[in-house]
Amino acid sequence: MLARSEMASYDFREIENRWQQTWADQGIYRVPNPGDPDFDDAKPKKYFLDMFPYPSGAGLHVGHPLGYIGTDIFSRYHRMNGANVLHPMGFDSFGLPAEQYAVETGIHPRITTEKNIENYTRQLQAFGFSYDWERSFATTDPDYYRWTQWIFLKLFDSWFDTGQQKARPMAELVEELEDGLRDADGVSWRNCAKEDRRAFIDSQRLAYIDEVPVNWCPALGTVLANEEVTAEGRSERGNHPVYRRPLRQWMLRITAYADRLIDELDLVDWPASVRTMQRNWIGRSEGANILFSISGNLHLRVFTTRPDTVYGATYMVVAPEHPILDEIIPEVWPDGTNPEWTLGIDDPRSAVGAYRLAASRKSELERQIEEREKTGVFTGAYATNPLTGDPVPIFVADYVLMGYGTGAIMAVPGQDERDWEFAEAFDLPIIRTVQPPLEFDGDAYTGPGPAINSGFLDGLDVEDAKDRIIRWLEINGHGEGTITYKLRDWLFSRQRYWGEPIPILHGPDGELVPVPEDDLPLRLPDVDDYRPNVSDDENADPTPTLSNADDDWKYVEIDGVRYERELNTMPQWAGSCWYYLRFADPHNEDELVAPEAEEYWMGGNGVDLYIGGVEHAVLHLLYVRFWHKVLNDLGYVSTKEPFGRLYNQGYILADAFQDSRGMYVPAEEVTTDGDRFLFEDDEVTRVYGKMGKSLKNSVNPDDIFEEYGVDTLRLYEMFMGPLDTSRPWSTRDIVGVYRFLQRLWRNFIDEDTGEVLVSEDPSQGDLQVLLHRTIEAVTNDMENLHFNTAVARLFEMNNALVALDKVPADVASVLPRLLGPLAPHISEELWHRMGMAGSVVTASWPTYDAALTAEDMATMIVQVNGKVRDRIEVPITITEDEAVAIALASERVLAHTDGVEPRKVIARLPNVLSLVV
RNA sequence: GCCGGGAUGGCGGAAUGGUAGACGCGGCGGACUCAAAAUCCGCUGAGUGAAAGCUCGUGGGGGUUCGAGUCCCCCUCCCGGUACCA
Repeated sequence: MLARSEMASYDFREIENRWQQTWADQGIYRVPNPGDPDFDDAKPKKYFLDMFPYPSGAGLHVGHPLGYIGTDIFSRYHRMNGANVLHPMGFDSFGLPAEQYAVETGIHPRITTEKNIENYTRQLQAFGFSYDWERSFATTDPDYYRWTQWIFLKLFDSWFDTGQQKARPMAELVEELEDGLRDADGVSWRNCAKEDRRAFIDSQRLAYIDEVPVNWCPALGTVLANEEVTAEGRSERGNHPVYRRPLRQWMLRITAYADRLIDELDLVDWPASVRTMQRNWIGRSEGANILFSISGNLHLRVFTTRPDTVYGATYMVVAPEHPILDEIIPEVWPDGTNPEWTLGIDDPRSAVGAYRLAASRKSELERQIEEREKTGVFTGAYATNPLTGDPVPIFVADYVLMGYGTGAIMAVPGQDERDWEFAEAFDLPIIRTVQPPLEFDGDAYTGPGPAINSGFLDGLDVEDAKDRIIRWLEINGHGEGTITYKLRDWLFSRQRYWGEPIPILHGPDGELVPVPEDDLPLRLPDVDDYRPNVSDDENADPTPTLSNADDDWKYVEIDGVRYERELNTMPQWAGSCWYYLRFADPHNEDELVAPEAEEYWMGGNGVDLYIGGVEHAVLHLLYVRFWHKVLNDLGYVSTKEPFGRLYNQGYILADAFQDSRGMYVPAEEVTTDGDRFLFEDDEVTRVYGKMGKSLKNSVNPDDIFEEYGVDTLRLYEMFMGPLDTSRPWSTRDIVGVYRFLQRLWRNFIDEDTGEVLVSEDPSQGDLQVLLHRTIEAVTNDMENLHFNTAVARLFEMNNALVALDKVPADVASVLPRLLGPLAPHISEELWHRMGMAGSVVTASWPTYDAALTAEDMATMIVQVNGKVRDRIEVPITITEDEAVAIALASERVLAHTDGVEPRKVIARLPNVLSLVV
């Protein structure tokens, strides 16, 4: 019996540990930058990036690295094909969990974060990923967030030139104002007072302060971006109630880029679903603003996508929050007011007041539950339809939202279902202005058709009518064509601790002064208390955690003037908005990225492949694109889009179990007893979902490494199915790939003696053909990220070796290289045991001989009347006449043709011969 | 409701309009073994038949085609996104 160390069986643990150590010692994954001594600019560049993780305390489970394994394989494949591959990893480490932990324990988030990063790094390194760890960083590193703050200052110091559709430095705007090329909202610069000039400039910045209705979450003690609030009106993180209220906050002018964010999606190779989601989120609609006059000099401005239907506007609706309400409500109900319009209240002011109060109390959730039954109240005021001259009553109703368009609509029940419902409920007139088809029997008609009841528009189809009416509105001063967006500006300040401090000083007169670039990074101050000012009271004022900092930090004196620091921090999205740029030049102390490094690594299409979860389809990817475009406009990056190709990996799903109260129980402690599942002797029900902490169904990769090894886990996760689909985890199935690696090992190594079983002779015949076909197939699969089928091909190749005494020389040289990207450790070990030069990591990717992949014989299927009746081996050069002769001689074919001459012959030789009789 | 994406053996999945079910798991049978594990070999969509074979079969219904999992139309269900966006 041999001692363990001398045994020649597949000792994955020893092999994997040894090679990981060796690769690290050699720095084999280090990639030089342009200008470095060992940089080779003859090689093509590739930049493959994973969405970097938030390092949570729970560590990785086997679902997290699915995409990471994919990019690692792709990176290794391209490296073997001679590319300079930038393949980095870092950590998105600002965020709430570390801060909440600090609130509970008093431990500084930095300490928690560092510990978690250490654990994540250990786990990621255990996967054998080929990251260049020298480029790694965390968004919480002051050397990194220094540049996050720097970008913020650029946003602060820029404005959007709508003519040129790009951001420009503020100095250029001031220059144009001074030269009289522009004016400030209609006032010439020379005539502006100092304060007005400052206010104007501040109003033009891409980063600006505004009092806006925000999503205020008292339970988190902070405001949230629209994107962070769920459809149910709760916080995406923690599921707490969120309230709308006006607050002064930092905003980023992402709406200026709305059109470019839509149009430039054409430049990228992204999944159609993600591009659609972004377009929908931006929500561009073309239409018109129309002015309806109200008695006095008042006007009500509405936005509509259907200006062609204005003749059918029989009433109007404003949102409950609409400011015009205070000006238009009369003292008493007009004569003849329909009693159903008044809520039974004696005067309009009280009625509207009551409705507004009720609407403001209604949570988003309640609005959902009420199934959109139309409610509202008459304001007592009338406007005049500019086309018909008819008076139209103005209502308040919560089906019109203040946050979209102008917060007011002209209601055209004939062509709008919501308006139809409201009109029916309030007994309002309905006029069709588009002729529905004869067979139409619905209510509101929204389809195409000729205009009717519409004066000079009659007979025109919808598009022509829109054009005509917009022209009329513009000529007569009743409105204009316009475009609105669902996208709002990005609410950028948070009242939390664990984020980048916003580097702005507030002067005594409200002036905003940027912290000088040389003073960056503006470090987070220490505080005694990390608790946000959390409250159940939705009206409580937000108190930034940084207000707990010492006065030394909070106040700055410059030239005898006392400034107060901005106490808000940036949202977690900030750090991930530009990290891909920093990886190109992570240690640069003078610039966020050197132009040579940026142009080389981001050249062409930016990041060549960006893999991550589809949950970032809107939030992260929209914000990144916005920042990137600003940096591009200002000349700091060379491409319009950051990510040329995006790919969404699927998720790993797993069984989860709920007890009788619906609580999840740890899946790994659930036992089965025939048909039932038991947890601590109680029956639990099986459900199914995304692997993770919330379902308590995580599988720890450390456990899999222990039992089967890294290569097995990597291979298994790829073999389960296509990278972009979700798949159920099945620990039982892992053994299949494990057996493959064992079999591979035994094909190459004699388990008793350790002898390398490789022949000096190359393969011949069928085996040689198989080898070259395998190279061809695996190469294609690698290019297309079809790693599941690549693994299957390697299984087949390996199975063909089992019966041989020795592996033919050419197969032995090729197989570890084909497997190398997928299972690098065993491949490297076999490579070295065979005495091959260098490392399989840097070996060249094998090529195939096309002459060998094409066979000289083929299996021809013979169909009679569309059904396969025989399969005949034929030379690939067979002619149609020969094929028909051979087919008609076949007994199996004869049995179905009854000897009749075929009426028709379709030949796709040498594979198909289809006979019709 | 609207917009995406799906549905293939017991399970995960594979199939440029051309042999449906590659590869793996599981299952069944065999070899080896005192035995077990491991390993190796064979079988494994359903029905029918002694067999050759025949029939059916890719969610359901129709269509195009010599030929459809694949293309077209309608429907069902599942997953994701979104939702009074004027």
